[in-house]
Amino acid sequence: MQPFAVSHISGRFISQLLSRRPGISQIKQIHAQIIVRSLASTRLSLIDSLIHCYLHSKSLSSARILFDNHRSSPLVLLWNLMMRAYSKLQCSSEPFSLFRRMIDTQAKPDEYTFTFVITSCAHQDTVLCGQVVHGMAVKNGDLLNLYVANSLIGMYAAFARVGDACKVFDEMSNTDVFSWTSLVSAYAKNGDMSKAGEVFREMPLRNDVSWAVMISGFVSSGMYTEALRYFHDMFCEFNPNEAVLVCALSACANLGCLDQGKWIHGYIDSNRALQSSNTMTALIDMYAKCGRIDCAYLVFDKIARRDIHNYTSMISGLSIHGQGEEAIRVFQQMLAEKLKPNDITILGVLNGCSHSGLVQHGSSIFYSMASSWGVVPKIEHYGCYVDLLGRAGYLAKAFGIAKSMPINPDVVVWRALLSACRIHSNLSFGERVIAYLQQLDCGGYSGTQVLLSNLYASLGKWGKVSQVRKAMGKQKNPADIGCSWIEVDGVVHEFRVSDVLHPQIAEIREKLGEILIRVGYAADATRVSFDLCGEDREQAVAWHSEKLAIAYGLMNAAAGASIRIMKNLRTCEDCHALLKAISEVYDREIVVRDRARFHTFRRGKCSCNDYW
DNA sequence: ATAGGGTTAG
Repeated sequence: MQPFAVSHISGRFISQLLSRRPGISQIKQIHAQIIVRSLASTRLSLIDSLIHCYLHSKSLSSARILFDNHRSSPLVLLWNLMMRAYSKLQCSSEPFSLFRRMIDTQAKPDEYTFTFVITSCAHQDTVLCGQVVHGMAVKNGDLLNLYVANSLIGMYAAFARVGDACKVFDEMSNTDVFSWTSLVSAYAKNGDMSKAGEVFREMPLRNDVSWAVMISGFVSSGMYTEALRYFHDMFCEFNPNEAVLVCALSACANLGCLDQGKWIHGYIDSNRALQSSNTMTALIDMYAKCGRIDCAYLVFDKIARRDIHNYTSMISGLSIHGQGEEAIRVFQQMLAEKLKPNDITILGVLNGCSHSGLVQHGSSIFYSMASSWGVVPKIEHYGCYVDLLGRAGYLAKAFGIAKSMPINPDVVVWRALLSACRIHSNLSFGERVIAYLQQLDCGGYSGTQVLLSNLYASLGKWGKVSQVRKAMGKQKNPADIGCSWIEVDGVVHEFRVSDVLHPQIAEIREKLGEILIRVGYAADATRVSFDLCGEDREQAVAWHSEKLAIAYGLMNAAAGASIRIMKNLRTCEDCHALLKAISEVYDREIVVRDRARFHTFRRGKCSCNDYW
């Protein structure tokens, strides 16, 4: 850094220096000179230039001080620059406050003002600010501006307000790829992927972001096979960018689609520009969830400078593989590198402790997380800790935490506790918990009933289950309808409940019948498939989709294909028993992935690296 | 100037 020759510094000279957008230390020197030589009073625009420079070098607070002490009312440009800087911070409400101040000082906002303030309204908690600004933009006639209208669609999309987004879109005289993409995003955020797809196909022009919106929409709606189909189709038009690859990897992780994931890994390896912290994090997660913690480690080890996300992904991966000690080791390595864990990192390591029975470690992390790393335990952490204590058999202690925690425990906490009762076959403790819940619940909250019914179901008390179910009455959530995935020679097949669409469905059903009989499951086959009605039937058919997948896999395995079964085994002791039996009768090793854990069935036994 | 991303107990 060169110090300036101090002898002949004029306002004009300084103005020229500032227009070159110098670095922060030079700005500070120039600022000092302006003060020392009282140049601000002679040339007011120097202060404007200074603010501009401070914002350019991301020194928001310095810019803000100058801005707030502005003697005359600032130019619209300056208001806009301040709002733009704050709107880049994502969750700041400053742009809206500035906007209000601007209106109060009689300054007239222009189309840039509206664009920035509307964009920042998209990150607020409610749509209210956005609606106010929308109204003012209408009054000012600024809606005719493409950028303003587009940012409005984006803002309504962020709140999943499809109707409002459409209304703005329909009233536009001309639209561009931003308007269309934001509209697609509104449908995607609203969970309506079929409408999103319709609009997507109607688009006169698409770009990589339009594809990204579709693919990420599918992923967040749990439609992973569709996400991968779009990912595949995208290659005809565009090369995938970082965001698309991260989404596709997430789809692979959720499907357990190892071969696709490996292919994407190869693609990333061949292109330096795609090798980022985000793609590495997604790769680690994909490999871990596809059962290849070894490959996850290889990716992790190759990263030159690991950040908190890389570590978090690795730690969570080790945890779902039941490697709690190793998760703690990596966690401590991370601390040694002076990286501060976030709430998800801690959740990952607590989960590792929970599934490896590391009660001491887990407790000390849980009790010191706030003081050591400033992460205040959220309900998720309490859920995890109750799970940890419960699995280790400390039912009373876990119950005590649930009763005394500062946040109202949610259904997850109670489920963890009741699941612990189930693991330790302690029905009476479970009923004590349920009694406590029923006494809390004056309004007839049916969540308790669901828990109770699940507890009975998991202990095989079917008579009690239907008793509780009848008392509950009708209620269903169509989003929860199960589907199962199985990978056969690298291709993932999806089975929905009571599937009739699969081209080989008759053959598959026949095979299923054969398996069920062969493993001595005939009685259950009737119960599951045909005899139930209402909710029981729903749950039963959901299991049935898994069984179809299992049957399909076995059909192909007989022909020499490699198979992997990926499905949630949560409440499905039924499937567990079936897989155990198959592994014994057919003498075959079967690997199954639960949402968060791997189970290997071999010779009639299940090992899931789990502690209980 | 405006649109897009992963890591979470059961």
